Amino acid sequence: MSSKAERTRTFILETVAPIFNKKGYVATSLSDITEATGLTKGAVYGNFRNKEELALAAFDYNVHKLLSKISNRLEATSSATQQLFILTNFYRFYGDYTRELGGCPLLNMGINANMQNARLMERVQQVIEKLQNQIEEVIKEGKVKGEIWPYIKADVFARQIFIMIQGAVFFTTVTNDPVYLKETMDTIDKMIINQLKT
Amino acid sequence: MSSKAERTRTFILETVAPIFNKKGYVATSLSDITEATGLTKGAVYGNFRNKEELALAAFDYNVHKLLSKISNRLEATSSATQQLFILTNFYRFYGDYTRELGGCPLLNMGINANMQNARLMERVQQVIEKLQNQIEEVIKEGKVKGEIWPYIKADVFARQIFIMIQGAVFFTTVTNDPVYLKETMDTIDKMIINQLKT
DNA sequence: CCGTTCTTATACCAAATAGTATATTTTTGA
DNA sequence: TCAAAAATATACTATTTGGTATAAGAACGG
Repeated sequence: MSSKAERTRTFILETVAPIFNKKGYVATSLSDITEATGLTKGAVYGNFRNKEELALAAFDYNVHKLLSKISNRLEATSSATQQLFILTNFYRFYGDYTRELGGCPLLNMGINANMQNARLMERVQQVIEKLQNQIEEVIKEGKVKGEIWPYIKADVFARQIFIMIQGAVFFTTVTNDPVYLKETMDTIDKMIINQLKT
Repeated sequence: MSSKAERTRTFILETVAPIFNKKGYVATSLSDITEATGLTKGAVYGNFRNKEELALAAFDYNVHKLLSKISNRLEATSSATQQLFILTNFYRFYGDYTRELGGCPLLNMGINANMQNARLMERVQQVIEKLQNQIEEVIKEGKVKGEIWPYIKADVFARQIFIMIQGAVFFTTVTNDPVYLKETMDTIDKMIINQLKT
């Protein structure tokens, strides 16, 4: 069994991660944290060195939770185009997945941590690079398998997909209108069929 | 000549607008404001009721400054497709235009003000809707003029362009890599030529 | 079951927060 | 130029901030 500290640590993280994600690093106060958890500063600082470490761990927690959901699904197939369709289907219901996290961690922290916390920003950049590379790899493998046209520039196409996704996430978040995500995933699906597929 | 108060008011705005844009509403403190302007709280509160009014005015100031740059250029032509090219060309150098503003006001405030300040958020939504409608109107006029295929859905296409632009702005901002904006504007230009133009 | 160790609560700190009342300076129009 | 009006500075709230030292409490291994 996990120790008491481990359990409260994850309890704090899952409680606090959405708050940091919604309000950002600076705007989240320690009283926000103690109120939400029902714990005192003693408990919080017994498990995390300071606010920054807590924010970093909370971001990691959110990202891990989100990515585990998509990576599970991707393993269901080895077809490159099918994996891309799984990706777009995932984002069709992105609101449902990110609601408990307090929104898209990449989008929120990417903007909030900018000019606020360098370490947090570094983490965001790492995750972005990782995800982009994963999409790129899927396309490259598809080319090897003969599923995808060989003259397609994998890096350019991966960036384009990622840009459209995040743009749609932004507008759906800000306007509270799901049409952006829905339409964009339809468009990306069409791009996969018309431009990518052999 | 403008009164002293008017002059300091705009001086405060132009000094403070980039700070609010970069750090967000909550994270921008009054000492940030007094330090940057070299003025005291007395001067600030003599010209603005409170921090919220100042933040709202600062956002408006940034948006107005940015939009005036693009709207000037758009008036140079009455061709719909040319106006769309002017738009993409504008965003090719978006970094240069937004540097003095502290980044893209829509992107930054859209995320920062979310869950932080309802009035600020409302303003962001209004600007987004306005810009989107403007793009839509350009496409519709292009259809009337016979420049653009009549079966194109103006609202869908306008949203798609706007999504790609903001997605590219996001990634260029977060990664400090201009490739996203450059590539995306190239892609949009191709879309205009291949999908939109008669 | 009991003492040691680990975990959490309490009480405190100095600094910073937004905002205000009042004093002082500066503009402005006659 | 000079007095009324407007604008800015000063000094001060009360509250909140992140963080810490220490005391009280709970968990755990023997």
